[in-house]
Amino acid sequence: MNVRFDDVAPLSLRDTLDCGQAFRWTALDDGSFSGVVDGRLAMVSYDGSVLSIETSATSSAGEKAFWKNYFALDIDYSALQQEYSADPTLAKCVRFAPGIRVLRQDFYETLVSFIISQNNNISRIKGIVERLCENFGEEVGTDATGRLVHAFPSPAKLASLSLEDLACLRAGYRDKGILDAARRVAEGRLRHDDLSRMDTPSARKALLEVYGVGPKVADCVLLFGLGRFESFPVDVWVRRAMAALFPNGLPSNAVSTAGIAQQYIFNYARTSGLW
DNA sequence: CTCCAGGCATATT
DNA sequence: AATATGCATGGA
Repeated sequence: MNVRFDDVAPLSLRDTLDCGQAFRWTALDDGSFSGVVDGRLAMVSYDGSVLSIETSATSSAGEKAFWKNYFALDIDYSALQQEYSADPTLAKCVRFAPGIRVLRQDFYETLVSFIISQNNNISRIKGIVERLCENFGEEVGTDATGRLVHAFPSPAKLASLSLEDLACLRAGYRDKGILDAARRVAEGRLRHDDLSRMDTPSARKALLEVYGVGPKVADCVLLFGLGRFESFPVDVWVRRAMAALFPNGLPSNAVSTAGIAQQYIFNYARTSGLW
């Protein structure tokens, strides 16, 4: 079925889907993106105003609500950008990636993906995640190029595997973390519902118990997988960007209270050669 | 060849 | 509490 949102702005699919917050989207030649989200195969295109999503989901009213939530279309990014632009450096960040948005992604997929991201680069992270899905995820259909596509494997499936089973991922030492995260989720020892009810420091503490999850990964999961925009702590990569961007310290108005500002800062810093 | 990638666990001080 | 080191893999 097709889901359509009118008058969506600002938005850049490339900055949003290919900036390192999600790892299952691939750009097509015409600027649209093909990806798998929560067991759906999706093709997304955007013409500067209309956001159109062709999804393999077999209809239902919930589908539109799902994508509205995924792209955080309830958040007024235009207003956020105005707010951030009051600070001259953040204004540069906004200008650098004016169409970036923070996606609301599945908690468990985000957790496993960012465990894989440890001391790793985006292209290889994508490769490992792809092999993870190909080998252990359910088939969800064929994409635009006719390739068979798989969903992200369930916690139960991954929890049933051994480290030897994961060797095909070529994930290196991150395999132990993948298994620990899957087992905790599968056994109900790490539940999205529980984390949602906790305040951010408590949720963060719970995430840090997972093997392979440190401050950086925990913060990424809080932001991308648990929607903790508000009291999101300044994490490792932002501190690094900060040192370059804000030698005299953090401007008081934005970053400590909004994850999106961190995305702006990161993308600005990453691609402008500041660090 | 070396260096490093959106770090973390562990050992050492 | 703070700092140092090894780590799997692959691209630059």
